[in-house]
Amino acid sequence: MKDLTKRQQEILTFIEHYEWRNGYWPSIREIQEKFNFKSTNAVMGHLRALEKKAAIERIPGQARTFRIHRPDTPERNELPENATEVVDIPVLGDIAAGYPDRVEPAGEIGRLQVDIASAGFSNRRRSFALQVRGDSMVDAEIYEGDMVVVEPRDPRDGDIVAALIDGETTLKRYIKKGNEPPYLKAENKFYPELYPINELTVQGVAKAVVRSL
Amino acid sequence: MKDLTKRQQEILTFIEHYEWRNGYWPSIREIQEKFNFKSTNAVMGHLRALEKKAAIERIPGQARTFRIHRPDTPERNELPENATEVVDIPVLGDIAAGYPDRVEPAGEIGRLQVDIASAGFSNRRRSFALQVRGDSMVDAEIYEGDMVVVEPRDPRDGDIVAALIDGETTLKRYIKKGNEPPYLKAENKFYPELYPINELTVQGVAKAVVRSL
DNA sequence: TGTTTATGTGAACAAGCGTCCATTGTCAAG
DNA sequence: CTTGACAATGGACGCTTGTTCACATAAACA
Repeated sequence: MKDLTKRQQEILTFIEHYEWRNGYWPSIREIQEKFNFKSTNAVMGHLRALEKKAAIERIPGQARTFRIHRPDTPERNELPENATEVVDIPVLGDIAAGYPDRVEPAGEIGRLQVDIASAGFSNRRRSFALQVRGDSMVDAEIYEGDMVVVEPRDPRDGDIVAALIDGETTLKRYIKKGNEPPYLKAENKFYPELYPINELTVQGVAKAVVRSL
Repeated sequence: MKDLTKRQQEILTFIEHYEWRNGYWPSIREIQEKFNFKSTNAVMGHLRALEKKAAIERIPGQARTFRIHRPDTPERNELPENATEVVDIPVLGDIAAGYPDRVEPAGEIGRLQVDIASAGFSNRRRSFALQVRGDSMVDAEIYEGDMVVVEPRDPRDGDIVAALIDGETTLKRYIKKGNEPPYLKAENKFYPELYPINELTVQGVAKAVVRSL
């Protein structure tokens, strides 16, 4: 993430602070009021900048839908002075297809420690890890035996996702252009590129790869 | 909270689940789609019911602004089988007036264990406790020496709030009718009722009172 | 000196979205 | 049989909100 200007940092802090207090995100006009801008476009400019610098993410056209790209605001009360920047997450060898998109913790087969900074994922959400079987993603440099850290959330175009196909969870790239239906794509030139999807169940988005050497 | 019907529970679960995955709340039409309703009003009915049963709270007219009334969804991975329903919160004797609405953890003077169930507050937000000085709230049955559990969030009409007046944090009832400016009210008939507010700084909303016997 | 970057103003548009009214049907309680 | 809670359809209204175009200013830069 590039460095933010002072003003951009102020905006970002306000957005985080607002969510922390209210449980939902501010609207653009609420940000405008807070900073006494006379135009909403002042906010738009800063948001565009924050987005370009990968500090935030937004869903175009939808109200109050921010995502902050950064480990979550640390818990404000019990701040361990030198907190270990490591998250302990379960390794699920198998993902049941119960409630759509819901991961069943039953299948835990181990635990994995991941450095927060290296995997840019939000520690507030519940992440899990999957061990890669097969070679469908070798062109994305993900190999058999690697551990993929998956964060449950809706995918966006270009994300590598853990998805349920024929009762099995596989790793694929998620492609969605405009209003066309999404499809999945294996990153291996020897595999068919397109996986048309009747009913797509995405378990989550891959945020990091951990390879034991 | 009254019992929810099966359908209401489904809606509630979806809303929580959606927020958990996306970081923001669903719109009414997104809920509609999920359940294949042919009308948004089906959702409205359920939301009204959930609100009447105090399961959720909403800001009228504002998009994607839910609040779930219940201890947060338990962390899905490390679920202790018999988790203690107790939250450990700091006791702040003094609240500095640095960043507006931000509590400085520096002034911690102790810790307090509170039963989650008895205090209906969300454990995800950062709560703190204040020891009551003075008798301005005796008519609300809050007495000197009591511990008040405060949750940082924006107040609504009728809430008892910890507010900053003349550099001191006091406990008052927050009154806001329609578009009129808000004011604070002491719950002691020997005190002046109205506290007009030039610049109001509310530290948070009181969610529980703990009295050591 | 011209150009980019950061920061704003001002006004307007259109889609997203919450809300409301009128109606229908089911089912259990009184 | 009637009443009321529950569940849902269908259509419409209007505020909320994200977005965009045109334009202005100061600082940094080459």
